[in-house]
Amino acid sequence: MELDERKIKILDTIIRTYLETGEPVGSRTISKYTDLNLSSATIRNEMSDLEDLGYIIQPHASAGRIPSDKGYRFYVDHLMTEKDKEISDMKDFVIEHTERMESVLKQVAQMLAQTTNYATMITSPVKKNNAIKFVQISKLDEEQLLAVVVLGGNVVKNKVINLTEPMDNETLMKLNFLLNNSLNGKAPMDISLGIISGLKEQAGEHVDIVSVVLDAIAETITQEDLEVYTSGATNIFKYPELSSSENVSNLIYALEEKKELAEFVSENADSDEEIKVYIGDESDIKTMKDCSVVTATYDLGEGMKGTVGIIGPKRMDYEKVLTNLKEIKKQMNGLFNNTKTKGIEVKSDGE
Amino acid sequence: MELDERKIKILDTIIRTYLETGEPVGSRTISKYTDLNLSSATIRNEMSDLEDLGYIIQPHASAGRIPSDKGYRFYVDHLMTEKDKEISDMKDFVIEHTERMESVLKQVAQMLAQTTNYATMITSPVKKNNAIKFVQISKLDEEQLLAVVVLGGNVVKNKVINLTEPMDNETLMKLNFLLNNSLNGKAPMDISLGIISGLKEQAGEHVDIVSVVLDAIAETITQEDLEVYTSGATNIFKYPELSSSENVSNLIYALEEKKELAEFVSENADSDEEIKVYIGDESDIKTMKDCSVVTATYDLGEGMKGTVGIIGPKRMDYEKVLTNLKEIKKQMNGLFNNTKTKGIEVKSDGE
DNA sequence: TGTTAGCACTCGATAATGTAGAGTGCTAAC
DNA sequence: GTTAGCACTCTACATTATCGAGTGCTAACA
Repeated sequence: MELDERKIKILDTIIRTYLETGEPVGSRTISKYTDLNLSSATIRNEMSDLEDLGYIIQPHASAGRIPSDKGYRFYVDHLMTEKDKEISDMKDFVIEHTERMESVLKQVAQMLAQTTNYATMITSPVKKNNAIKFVQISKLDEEQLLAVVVLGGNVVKNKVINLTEPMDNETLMKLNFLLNNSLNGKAPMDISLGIISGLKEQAGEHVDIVSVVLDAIAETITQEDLEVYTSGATNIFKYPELSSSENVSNLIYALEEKKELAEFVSENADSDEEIKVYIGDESDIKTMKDCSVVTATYDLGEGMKGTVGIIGPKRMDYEKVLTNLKEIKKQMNGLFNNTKTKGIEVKSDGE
Repeated sequence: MELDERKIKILDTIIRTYLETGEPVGSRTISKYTDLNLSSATIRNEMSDLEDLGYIIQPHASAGRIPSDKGYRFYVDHLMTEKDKEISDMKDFVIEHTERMESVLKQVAQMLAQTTNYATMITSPVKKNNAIKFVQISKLDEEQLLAVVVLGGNVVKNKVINLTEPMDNETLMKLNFLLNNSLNGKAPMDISLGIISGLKEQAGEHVDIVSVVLDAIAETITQEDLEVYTSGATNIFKYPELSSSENVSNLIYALEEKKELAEFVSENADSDEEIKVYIGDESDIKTMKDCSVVTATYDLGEGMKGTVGIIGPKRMDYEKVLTNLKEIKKQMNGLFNNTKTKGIEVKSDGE
C-alpha cells in the first residue's frame, strides 16, 4: 500500500486541523472540510490505511486521529509551505545593534518567545579556534595589573592580576612587547608548549604574570563560553500535552539548567546553512521527547556563529516558526556586517 | 484575650507540625504530641481562641488549622530557634574563589537550591557610586580602538570603538592622558557637565571618541548592571500549594524574567546586616503572595554588596534557611577579603 | 472555673454510577 | 469503489454515595 494523492490530501488535512485545534480529528470533520466530496465512511477507510502506514495514531479506541512523529516528519518535509507573506509580526522587531551582545541575545530570545508562544533559546556566537588579536597588560595601581586579551570578532577578556611586589613601567612595556610578539595572530589551540616555555624563559622573574595571562587565554578555549539564553519557558503551560504530569518540571528544568541544551547545540552545530527540525525523539534530549525543536544557525560574520532555537509541542506551527527563524537569521547576519560605524560591546565584571 | 504560655506552646506545635507535614493540624494531633496533657476538646477551645487572635486559619469548616501570615511572623520572630549545629549540609560546599564572579554566583545559587529544595536567587555585587580607577584606550588595529574602564572593586568595562580614520600613537597617548586626568577617582555620578564639556573641548577633533568613552561610563551607572541569577525554579513543583493552578506559571515566569526580583532587591537593599524574612504579602511581589522570601546581604569588601535570597512556600523550613544563608554570607564575605593573592575575573564578550 | 466526654454536624476526598457524545469498524447495499 | 446504517467503545462530565477527619457545642465533672 502506498501513499496516493488522496491519502496525502487527507493526511494534510488531519495534520493542519490538529495543529490548529490540538484535538484528535475525526472522519466526519475531514469529510466536511475537504473538497474531496467523500463520505465519512470512506474517509474512515482511508484513515485506517494511514494508521497502518504509521502516519497517524489513535489515542484511544473511540477517538479521532492525531499525527504520529512520522506524520509530522512527512508534513514538514513535503506538505508544509512556508508563508513568506505573513512575517508582519516579526518585521516590527529590529535588533538594536548598539546594545551589548548579551542584551541583544536576550532580546531576541524574548521577542521570539513572545511572537511564537513557544520556549526559545539562543547561544552566544562563538568562533572556533579564534585567533588572538591583541594582548595588553596595564597597571591599575601599585598592587594590581589588568590583563586584556582581545580575540577575533572582538571578544574581550579581562583578568585582574594581584602583584606581590610593585612593577616598574619598563618591565611592563617589556612584558607587553613579549606577549604581543609571541601570541598575536595565534589561536589559543595553536599555542604550543614550545611557545609557552619560550615565553616563560624570556619573562625571567615575571613568569607568574605570564602564567596568569596564559591561563586567561586558556580559559577562552574552554567550551564554557557557549552561553545559552532561554526565554518563554512558561509558554509550555499553554500546551496541555506538555504541561500535564511531571513533564513540565523536567522541561522547565532543562530550560533553566541549559546544560543539556548547550550539549545539544554543540553536537548539532555542524551543518550550518540549514534550519533543522527535530521531532520528538529526533533530538537527543530525553526530556523533550514530547516536543519539537527547531534550530537555525546565525552568522555574525568574521566566523562568529551561534544557534537560535525554538522548543514547543510537536503540534507547533512549523510554518510560522520557520519563517520567523529565517527572519531572525537575516537580521542577525546583517547585524554585525553592516554596522562597522558603530561601537558595540560594553561589559562589566565585578571581582 | 492575650497569648499566654499555653497558647504559645500550642501555636508553636501547630506551626512546627504544619511545617513538617504540610497538612492542616487537628486538635487531636496536638493533644497527643505535646506534653501538656490536655484533651483534644480543651485544645479545640484554645485553637478557637488562636483563630480569633488571627494566628491560625481554618481552610474549611471540618479541617484542622494552618498558620496564618501573622502566625508565621510570630513564629519567625519569637518561636524559631536557629539550629546552628546542623549546618553540615553546607559545610561541604566551599566556594571556588578562583572562578569568575559570574560562575561563582551561579554556583552559589545552585548549591543553595539543592540543599534547601527551594528556589534561589543571587544578585551580582554592586557598589553605589563606584569611582573610576582607570581608563585606557588602546589601538586594536587601524580601524578599531578598545576602551577599557575599571571601577572600584575591579569592575571592568570594555567597549570597541570603530574609527572612521586612523589615529596616530601620539594622539592616543594624549587622549589617554586627558581621560585619566579628568576622570580618575571620580564616580560616574559626579562627572559634571562642566567636566564633560571641558574634556570635549580639550579633545579637539576627537570629540566623538571621548563621547563613546563617556557613554560607556554612563552605562555603568544604569541599574541594568544588577544581574540576577536564579536557580531551582522547578523546586516549586515540590510544594502542592504552590504548584497548583496557574500559580506556578506566574511564579516561574517571575523567576525566569527576573525583572521583578531585581526591583524587589534594589528596593529592599537598604538595611544591610540583617537577614530578612518576607511572609506572603510582606514582599511586594504580587506573584509571590503565597510564598515566603528570605534575603541576606553579602559583602565582598570594598563596598561590593549583593543579595542572596530564597523563595519557597510559606511553610518553609525557616530555621534551616536562615542557617544556610548565614553560612553563605560568611563564605561570601571571606571570599574576596582573604584572597588578595589570587587574580579573579575573566570575562568574554562577542561583538 | 477550667477540663473533659460525647455527639451531631460539616466538609473534602474518593469511589461508584449513569449519561451523552464523538468516533470508529463492520456489513450490506448501491 | 463508495456509502448508509448500526452496534460498539471510550472519554468526559455530572451525580450520588460513602468515609473519615475534625470541629463546635453542651452537659457533666473536679
